[in-house]
Amino acid sequence: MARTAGSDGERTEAAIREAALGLMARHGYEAMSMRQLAAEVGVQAAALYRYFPTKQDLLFTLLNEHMETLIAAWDAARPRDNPAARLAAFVDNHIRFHVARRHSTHVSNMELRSLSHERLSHMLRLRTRYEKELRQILRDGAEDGSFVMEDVGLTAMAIIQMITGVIVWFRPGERLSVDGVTKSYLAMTLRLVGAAARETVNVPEHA
Amino acid sequence: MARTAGSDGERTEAAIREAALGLMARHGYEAMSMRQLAAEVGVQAAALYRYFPTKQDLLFTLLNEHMETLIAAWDAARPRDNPAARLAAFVDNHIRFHVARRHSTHVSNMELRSLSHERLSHMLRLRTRYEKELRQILRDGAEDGSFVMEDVGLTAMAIIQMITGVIVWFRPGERLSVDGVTKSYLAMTLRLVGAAARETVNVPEHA
DNA sequence: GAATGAATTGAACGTTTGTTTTATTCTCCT
DNA sequence: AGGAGAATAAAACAAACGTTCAATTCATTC
Repeated sequence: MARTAGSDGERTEAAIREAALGLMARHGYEAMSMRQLAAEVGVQAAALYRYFPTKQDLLFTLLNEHMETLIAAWDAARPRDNPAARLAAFVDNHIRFHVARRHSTHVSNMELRSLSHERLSHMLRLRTRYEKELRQILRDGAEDGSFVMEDVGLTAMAIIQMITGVIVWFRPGERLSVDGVTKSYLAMTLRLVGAAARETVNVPEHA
Repeated sequence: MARTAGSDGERTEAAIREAALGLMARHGYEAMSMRQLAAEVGVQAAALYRYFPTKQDLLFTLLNEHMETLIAAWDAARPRDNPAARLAAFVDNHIRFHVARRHSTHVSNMELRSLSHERLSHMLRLRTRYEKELRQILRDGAEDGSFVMEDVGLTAMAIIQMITGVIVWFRPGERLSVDGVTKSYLAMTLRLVGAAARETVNVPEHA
C-alpha cells in the first residue's frame, strides 16, 4: 500500500507537530521515538520525513515557533506606559501565553540541550531578546523610583523563573482559574519589586 | 583482562555517581548511554552493573539521595522562630543547598519523568513533604499578620520556583557571589510576601 | 604461597534507534 | 480519461542501545 484515502499534507504536518509536542512534553525529546510519534499520528515512521528532514529539525521547528510566537505576542501587547503598567502587562502576557501552550512551553524549557550548537545559540538569542524587554522595564522602574531592587539582571531572572513556573503545577479547571492565578502572580511580582507596597502602604501618607 | 590494578569498589561507585550526575545534567538521562558513562569513569560498561542493577536504578539512587539530603539539611537548619525568620532560613538553606549541588539539582528537576510509577510517587511524596514546610511557614505568617498573600499554596509554588531557578542562570565565581545572590533572593522573597515592606515602610510610623 | 572473593574485562545478545530507498496508491488538473 | 505529482507504506540499513555472561586478574587472608 501507499498513499491512504483522504490523506492531506497540511493536516498531517499539523498532526505531527501537535503529537510531537504532546509526546515530548510527557516523555522528553530523547525518549520519544519516531515510530512512537508516527503511531500517534496514525502513519508510518517514514512518512514523517516528508515534513521534517531529521528528528532534530522537528524539535527545532517547534522550539523556534514557540519563541517567535511569544515575542510576537509581546510585541502586540506591549504598552507605552509607566514601568508598573508595563511590568503588569509583561507578566499578564507571559502567563497567559504559557498557560495556553503548556506542551510547547514544557518542551522549550527542557529540550534546548538537544539542539546543535548553532541552533542552540539561535534560540538563546531569541530568549535573550525577550528577557531584555523585562530588564528594560525593571531598569526604567528602578530609575524613576517606582521599583525597589538589588540588581536588575537578578530580579529579571527571578521574575521569569517565577512566572514561567506556573505551568509546572497549574492545571486549568481545578481549584484556581487562569484569571485568578494571573492576578495573584501579578500582585506578587509587584510586591517583589516593591511597587505594590508603595501603593498599598504609602497611599495613606498622602491622605 | 579483568580486575585492574588499584581498583576499589567504593571509589568506583563514587566515581560513577559523580560522572552520572554530570552527564545527566548536561545531556539528560535518556541521552546518556551506559557506555558513555563507563568511558567517563574509565571502565567498561559491564562494570557499572556491579553497582547499579539497571540504568533507572542509578537514576533513582541519585534522585532519592538528593531529596533525602535536602530534607535532612532543612531539618538540621530549621529554626524555632517567627515566620519571617523561618522563611529567611528556608530560602537561605534552599539556595545554598542547590547552588552547591548544581548537577543533582538539575537532574532532580528534569528527570523525574524517567522513573517508574512507584518510584515517581515516592519522589513526589518527598517533595510534597518538603514543600509542606514552606507552606506551614507561610500559613503561620499569614495568620499572625506578618505576611500578605493571596493564596498559601500558590505563593509557596511561586517562591520555590523562584529560588530553585537560581541554578539555571547562576554561575558561582562570576559577577555575583553566592552570598550576594542569597541575600538578594531573600530580600525579594520577603517583599513578595509583604514582609519587607512592613519593616522598611512602616517602621517610621512607629517612630 | 595457595585459596577465596572482589573487581573488572571482552564479547555477545536481542532490541530499538533514526533514517533511506523503492514502490504503490491516491488526488487533482486538464 | 489520463497523466503528474503529492502522500504514504513496507522493508531494509547500519549503528547504538541496555544488559548478561563467562573468563580473568587483582587484593587479601591464612
